[in-house]
Amino acid sequence: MYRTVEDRIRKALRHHIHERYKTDVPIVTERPPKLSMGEVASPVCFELAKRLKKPPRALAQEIANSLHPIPGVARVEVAGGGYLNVFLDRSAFFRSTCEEASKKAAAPANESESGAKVVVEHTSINPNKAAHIGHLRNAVLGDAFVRLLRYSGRRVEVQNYIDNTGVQVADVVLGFLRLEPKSLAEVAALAGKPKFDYLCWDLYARVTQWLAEDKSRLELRSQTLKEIEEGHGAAAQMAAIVSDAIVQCHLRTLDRLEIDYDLLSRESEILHLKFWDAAFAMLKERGAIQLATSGKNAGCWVMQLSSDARPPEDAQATEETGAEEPQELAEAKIIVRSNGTVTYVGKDIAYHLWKYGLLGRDFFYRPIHTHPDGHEAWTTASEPAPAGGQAAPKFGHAHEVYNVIDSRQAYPQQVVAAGLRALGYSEQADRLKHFSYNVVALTPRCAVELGYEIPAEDAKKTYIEVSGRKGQGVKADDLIDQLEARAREEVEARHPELAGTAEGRQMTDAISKGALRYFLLRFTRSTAIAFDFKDALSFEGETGPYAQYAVVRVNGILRKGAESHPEFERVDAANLQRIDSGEIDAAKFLAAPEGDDLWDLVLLAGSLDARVDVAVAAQEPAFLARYSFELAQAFNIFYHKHHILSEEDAEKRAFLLRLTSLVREQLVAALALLGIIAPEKM
RNA sequence: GCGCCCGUAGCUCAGUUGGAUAGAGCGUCUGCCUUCUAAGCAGAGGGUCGGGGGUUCGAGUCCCUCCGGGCGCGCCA
Repeated sequence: MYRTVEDRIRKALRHHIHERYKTDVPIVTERPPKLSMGEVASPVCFELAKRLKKPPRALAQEIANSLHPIPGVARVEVAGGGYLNVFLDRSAFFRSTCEEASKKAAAPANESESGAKVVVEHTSINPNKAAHIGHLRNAVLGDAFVRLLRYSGRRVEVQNYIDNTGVQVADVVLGFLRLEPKSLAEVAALAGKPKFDYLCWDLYARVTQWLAEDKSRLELRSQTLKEIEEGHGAAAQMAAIVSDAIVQCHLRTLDRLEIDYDLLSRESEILHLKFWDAAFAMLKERGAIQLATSGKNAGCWVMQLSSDARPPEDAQATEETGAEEPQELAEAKIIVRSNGTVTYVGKDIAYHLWKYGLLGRDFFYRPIHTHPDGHEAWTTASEPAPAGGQAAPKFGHAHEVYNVIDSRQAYPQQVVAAGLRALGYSEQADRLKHFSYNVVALTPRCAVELGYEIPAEDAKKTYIEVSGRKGQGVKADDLIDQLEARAREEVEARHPELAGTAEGRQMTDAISKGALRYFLLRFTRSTAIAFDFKDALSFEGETGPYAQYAVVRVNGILRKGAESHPEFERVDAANLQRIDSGEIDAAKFLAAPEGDDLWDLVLLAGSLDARVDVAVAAQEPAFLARYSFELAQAFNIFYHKHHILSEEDAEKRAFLLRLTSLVREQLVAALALLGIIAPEKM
């Protein structure tokens, strides 16, 4: 509701200033620091004063005096050196917010089936080992952003890119072939067992070390990789078994956090269906890439990047080689190697042409996984599905693309955009957004706890990055297990009778999930998370369970009210109706100054729409996490100040009840956007 | 070398297009459970917003510079 009123005020000011002063200034509005200064303020007169060469305070006074009434606004005052402070009609705001919230709650799934499609790619874990906390940050961020987009009415398709033919898979295959060694059948048997991803995690670390011990073994890896890419032979079969099994492990892990996908796009199909050949032809035809004939890149197809997208060459290298070769091609990005194989970036350009429906080719599709909520995830396939199967949805053809990828990959992402631009698709390139985020590292203490040896100079850093290649890091399932154990402990301490029951399990589940998702979402994207078990396992203070608990308290009030006050339902239900219809005017409970604390809560509850807008615009789910916490905190303060069920005045009690359920509706909605569900009790 | 990100309370972080008195959580200390669940609330203490210049009516926020930290720049992905 806040957003609606704010818009109205901005529009009124813009119109008024345009009419009266024949000039257009950007209208900024903000929340004043104190409630006594109103709910919306604008410093626009400072800017206007500059243009008109008049004192800002006088201008503000003129505008305040002559501004036409705005629906939902009680009055406009002048403050400070020339601020316009707007005071809202509290009662009207309350009623509109209740109405909006009830409408949203009645029809929460407002996912758009039409309109421009947004493709969000997230998770994209290499299918060669178990998922770790860094992957969880990616998935949880992406998932929350998807929920935000859908909530604001966008049509969204979630893709998860599976690099099932890359070196990382090749490494594990090499491990099974050389280190173990195991036959195809043996690997297939292992792949069907639980924790196969853990087994590969360790094997991958061993292979990394084995390769480091003798560099000549790298040749073996290249050979294995080539076989996998070509898609035939024992290595390719084993790669398929390994990667398919690990994808299943990842899906199971992410199902524990209720993260869904529409499509798993696999690199094997990009290769087998010759997506690259099509893209290669386009790139050559439109002159986006050139064949370097001399210099260090001789024999490679390279793409010249515009200067802003290209980090400069290493100074030393330029000095050594720059003299005898054409400068331009030396500074270009290699797309096709001199041996004719395509780089990762090249494949990514092909994939993105497909995402935008520009490639002129399509995948075949198969259903691959049914999520616990019943949603079907599909994967790409090289051949048409057998007749009689379910028809696949139409994938791709995006209007806009968000790639949730860590910030270290900013450069390759720019190259992909540059590729689109070089092909003449500059609008698509502009609508390709790198949704970047910083790493999840470990605090030195946490690394020591996990038994890693850390260099002395690292011990005093706030965080240290550990190497996945060496098998270091916190596995996602381990962390979720620990959280569940912690949550169970708490639940059973508080509700011993629920131990082992379905209700107890549900509670444990909601709390552990809520704690983890909130923990990963409370940091803004650019913040490197220094992971520590103590913080992640906390259920107090700024955490998911804190916000969930506020919802649980509301549940408790409404439940208790119905149980212990026989007349409650009859009297209060009737009064609630009188509140909603306006027959009981909320104004008397919200009037300043006695009603300020209640109004504070109403205002915050009514600000969900504005916060969602800002979060989407900034691509920052953390803003919503913050909002959930603020609302829960405001409710807790209210809860301690006002005892609702023992309120003598029946009309006031009805008002407090209505406010309480309004807070629940808004808090539940905000938490849902983070993928957090509050249990009935906890 | 060049580019990107970061530096705010003891610790971990917010601070959304520049706006009025810089905020949370954790930790520390002091209180509050015979009234709707204490996963909570109230209070105390804690800051030269890395340093220095500049732009502006106004700077934690923008520009310059210096210091400190992280990341990226491969015929890897």
